[in-house]
Amino acid sequence: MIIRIDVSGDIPIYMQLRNEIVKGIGRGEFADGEALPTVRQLAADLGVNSMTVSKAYQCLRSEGYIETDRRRGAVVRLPERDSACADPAFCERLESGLELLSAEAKIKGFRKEEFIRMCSAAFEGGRGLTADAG
Amino acid sequence: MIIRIDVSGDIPIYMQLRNEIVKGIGRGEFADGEALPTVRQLAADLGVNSMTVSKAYQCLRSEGYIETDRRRGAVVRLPERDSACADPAFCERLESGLELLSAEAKIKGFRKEEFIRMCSAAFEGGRGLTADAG
Amino acid sequence: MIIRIDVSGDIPIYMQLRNEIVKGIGRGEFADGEALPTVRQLAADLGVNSMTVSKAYQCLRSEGYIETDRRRGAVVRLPERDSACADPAFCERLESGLELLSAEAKIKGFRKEEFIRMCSAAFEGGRGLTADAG
Amino acid sequence: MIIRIDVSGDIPIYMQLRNEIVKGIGRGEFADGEALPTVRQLAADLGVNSMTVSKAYQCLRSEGYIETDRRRGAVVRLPERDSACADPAFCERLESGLELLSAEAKIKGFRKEEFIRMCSAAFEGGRGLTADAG
DNA sequence: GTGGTCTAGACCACC
DNA sequence: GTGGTCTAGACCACG
Repeated sequence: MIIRIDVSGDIPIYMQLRNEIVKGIGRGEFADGEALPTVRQLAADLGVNSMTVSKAYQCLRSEGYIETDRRRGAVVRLPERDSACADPAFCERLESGLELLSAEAKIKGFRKEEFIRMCSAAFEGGRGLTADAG
Repeated sequence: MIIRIDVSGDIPIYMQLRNEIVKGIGRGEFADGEALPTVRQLAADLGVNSMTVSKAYQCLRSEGYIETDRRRGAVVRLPERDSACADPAFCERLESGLELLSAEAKIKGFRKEEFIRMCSAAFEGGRGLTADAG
Repeated sequence: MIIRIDVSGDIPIYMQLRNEIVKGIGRGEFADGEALPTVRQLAADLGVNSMTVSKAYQCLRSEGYIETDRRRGAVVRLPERDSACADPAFCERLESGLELLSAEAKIKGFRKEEFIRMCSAAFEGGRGLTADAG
Repeated sequence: MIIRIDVSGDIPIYMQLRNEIVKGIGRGEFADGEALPTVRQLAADLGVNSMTVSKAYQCLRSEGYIETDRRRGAVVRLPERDSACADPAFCERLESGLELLSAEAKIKGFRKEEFIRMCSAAFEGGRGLTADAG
């Protein structure tokens, strides 16, 4: 998985990292139980401080995307995939995010079909979630 | 238009304000040329510092959502609605945003139809963009 | 509120800090909405790095004990006090903690009355939770 | 005795092990003088490194919960059960632990009776300490 | 080897 | 003024 970071942007590096890893998981590039690069490794690869990577991992852990197995480092942990809106807080966040993006798109001149096509493409990107690497 | 601000929370107040106004425009609550509340009016209503509101307006202006009319203050300025991806930088940002949201949704267990339904609902919210009130 | 830190102990400083503040809230030394000392202030008082204090505050925030109002810094935020075991994860943690402490006490020779007296004293310490300082 | 270990999570494995064994002793599942499983036996059962189990046993020994019998390995050694607060360091630790748990419970909305009921249940768990199996 | 903690000091965004 | 971010580098506990 290739991660590109924009050091000069306004989004904190650790958050960009968190976002990219979430996208990677969503794209199916990590199976359930698969290990992420070590903190030091990733920090060296990206040329950032290891505390920055560590913070991204802690963030992912607190959100339930990964666990840090004391033996193996950070591993992806996909939740049980039950009904969609089990987490109302997430649903609200999702709705709000989609409303903002769609408003911007609408104002820029997007038609509904174009917007939905992009949504569809985003959701279908990657090879789907894969289970069982643990 | 009612705006709710969360003073705790990660998103800066001025950005929340900017976001809510963009959503409002997207929902069609402002016609092209319609005036926004004055900075100090809005600041008083929300109980925030007027510099914060000012910054939000500055941000909207630099993004082309509003213009500053000497007499009437800040007015909404909808762009000509040309082809969708005229602005490649915006397209990239939109794609990235959708990819992140869809990844989170996928991991949470959303199926494609559910996600697309939410996208569709978000886009259709409000009464559509209205032109020419100036 | 006086906080004493054991720099040489095995509990991380930020966690000791978090614990002491939770105890302080439990003792009723902070009303709902009351501001905590600033990060820098507390760091200076305790002679520790401000990132350490910051980490303690972030921990408290992620657990819902405080919020960080962008204007006023960190403020105590007491949750609605509804039914006791609303949070099953917490209940489990509490049970486990009590089982461990009671086992140690039993082995040390405590009788039930002695143990319960200490539990009672611990719960009643301070002047109770106080609301409304917002 | 069944021991469950959480390899992710903040508490080191050897400490979880130590805690579970202390709980087991408190519940009366080990008579005075009864032998614990061998280090490598327990390590194999739990799927952890035997050094980890060894460290847990070392910890228990230094705290006086077990002794190392040359023939039989680690055996439980209950102290004479004298007056409660013979060990002031332990009393302080116990008080501090109870204060923390009770503060968390109070903030979560527990009433005193509920909390005391849980304390009582924790203390009474198991079949009491049994002496003299050695 | 791993992640976690801590420091000292810097810079920045926000309000 | 506030908290948040980041760095470089150190040390430690865990397994």
